[in-house]
Amino acid sequence: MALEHAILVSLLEKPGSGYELARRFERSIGYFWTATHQQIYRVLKRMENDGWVVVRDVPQQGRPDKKEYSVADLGRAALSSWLQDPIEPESVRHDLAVKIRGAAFDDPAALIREVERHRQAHRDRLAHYLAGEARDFMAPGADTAGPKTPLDAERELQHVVLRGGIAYERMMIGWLDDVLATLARFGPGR
Amino acid sequence: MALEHAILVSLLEKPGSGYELARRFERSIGYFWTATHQQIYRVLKRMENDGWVVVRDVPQQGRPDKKEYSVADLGRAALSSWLQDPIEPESVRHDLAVKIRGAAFDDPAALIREVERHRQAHRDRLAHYLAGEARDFMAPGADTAGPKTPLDAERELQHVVLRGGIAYERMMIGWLDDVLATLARFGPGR
DNA sequence: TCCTGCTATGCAACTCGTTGCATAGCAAGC
DNA sequence: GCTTGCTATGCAACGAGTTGCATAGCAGGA
Repeated sequence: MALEHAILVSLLEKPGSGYELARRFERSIGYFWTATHQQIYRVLKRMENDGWVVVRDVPQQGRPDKKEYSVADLGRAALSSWLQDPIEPESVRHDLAVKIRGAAFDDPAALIREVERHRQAHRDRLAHYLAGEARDFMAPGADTAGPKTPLDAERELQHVVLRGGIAYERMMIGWLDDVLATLARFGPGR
Repeated sequence: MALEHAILVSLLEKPGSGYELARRFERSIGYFWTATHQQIYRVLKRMENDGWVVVRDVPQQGRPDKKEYSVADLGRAALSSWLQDPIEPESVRHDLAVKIRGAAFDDPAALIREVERHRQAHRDRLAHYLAGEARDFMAPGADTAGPKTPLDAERELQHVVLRGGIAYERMMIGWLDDVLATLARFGPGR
């Protein structure tokens, strides 16, 4: 299980409330890890009980108060120990691949529409990633010269993870093109 | 949920027992969908109750008897209806990406070993996929001329899914090289 | 004979993740 | 004053997935 560790990383990058974490999981962190707010609240409570994080009540004006979480020493130690642990290369779950093989036993017309829809979704996500990259990592003069600081490391690591997302989307778009070409090849002949 | 649908597809391609399905989920189907034998047995039982599949007791010599499942009309209809339903593009879960961003707050040496281990695992899987492709889809004279049959469609769809796996592994290897280069760039300077 | 190992099926307990719902403060517009 | 919408937190129930364990037939080797 890594949700708690994803939360620790996110809180180390910047403390925040459960709500804010949920927003982050819709964007940057969510590019490679999803979680709903229910899950986050539940896990945060457990982490608080375990002493991994500490809470601070933050009154706000114009909106409801929030609880701001930050990482405690125990949490940092837990993250550190998890980082040492080897993990298994992820197991994949591709509904779409199941559908593609299933299309051999059904009318492929619906599948073609579905694949085109997915390709568009991946195009959109790619555009979104590229925009984020231009915004956050192509800033002028940022990483030119000077000594490397811990903040540089944080940025560089965030960037390489984003590049992974970009590579993934590009690969998917190419493959979905391949799928469509394959479907077109034998589709009309039936 | 798609496990039951993955099972339906697999049983349509070839009827088999729960045990055999579990083996298949370790190979071909398992390239894009994982399941343990517990899960498979449980779901098979439910599918039998729902009339999606039918069982046939098959006595065997030299080994325990087995129950061979095959798809019933209701199951085929259920699969067909699921194939019509649009699904959401998958949500990703990459432990490794969490670790990479977490490495900003810890010693990156362990991460480097981890990334190298994963790269090797992806290399192995790629070699395995390529061997499977050569064995199953590069057979001489198979797909040269003649009219397209439903069996051709089945094969072509299996092949395009495998090509997806190959593209995925190649992308991952390239990205992990990028990660290692990035770690090397700022790692020594600390 | 006993142990190991493979085929084959299954139960029970647990954790993880999703879905639906509920509450509440406050702002903006009709 | 009412509705809509965003921030913010949470409960309860369910379904999916994992882990540990148990059973049983049979083969082969020490």
